[in-house]
Amino acid sequence: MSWTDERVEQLKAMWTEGQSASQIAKSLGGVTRNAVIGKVHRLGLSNRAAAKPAAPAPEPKAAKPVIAPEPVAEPAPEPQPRVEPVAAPKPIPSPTARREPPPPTPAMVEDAQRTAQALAAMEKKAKRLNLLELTERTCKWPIGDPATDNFFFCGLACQPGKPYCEAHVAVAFQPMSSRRDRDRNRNRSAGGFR
DNA sequence: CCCTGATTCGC
DNA sequence: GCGAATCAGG
Repeated sequence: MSWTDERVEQLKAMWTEGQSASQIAKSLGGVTRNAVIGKVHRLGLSNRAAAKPAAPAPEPKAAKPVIAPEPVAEPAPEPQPRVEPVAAPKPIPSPTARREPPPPTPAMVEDAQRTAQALAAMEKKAKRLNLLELTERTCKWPIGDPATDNFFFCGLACQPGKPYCEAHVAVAFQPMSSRRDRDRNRNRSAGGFR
């Protein structure tokens, strides 16, 4: 494979998007991550921050004996994306409805909201890998609608032995013990099978 | 061990 | 120009 205009174009796009060299290599196909990195350097876009025309201040090396405090720019607080507070249980008297579903306890609602928020926040950090880019150690948590072109997988580093990253493992493998209303089922004991 | 980018240097 | 090998680091 050679660096056709198209391939170079994709390389530039993905690199400026923040994709890793190995991811780009996989996506392009026929090249290794080394090849990608080499090309990146030859193209002179090794510094991803170069996306901004703003000169990074040439730093007048002439005379600067004093190390100024240099107030670093704050990343900004960024308020968490508030998830719509779940509305109160709708008492919709559906004609076909037979029995009222188990009323969610306030604790359950809060819990759901928390995980929902956490999940929403994570979708931003996701590496957005497609199916072919997944490996045995990339988080396979799906994000988006599979029927859409806007579908991808989390792709962050897997938790050892797990199919998901740490955060997604947390929501995927919630211990049964957290369900504190288990002793309620004591009633129909034995039952089992026959 | 998995991964990342950076650099070198023979081709 | 290219990229494998290597280096340095997380």
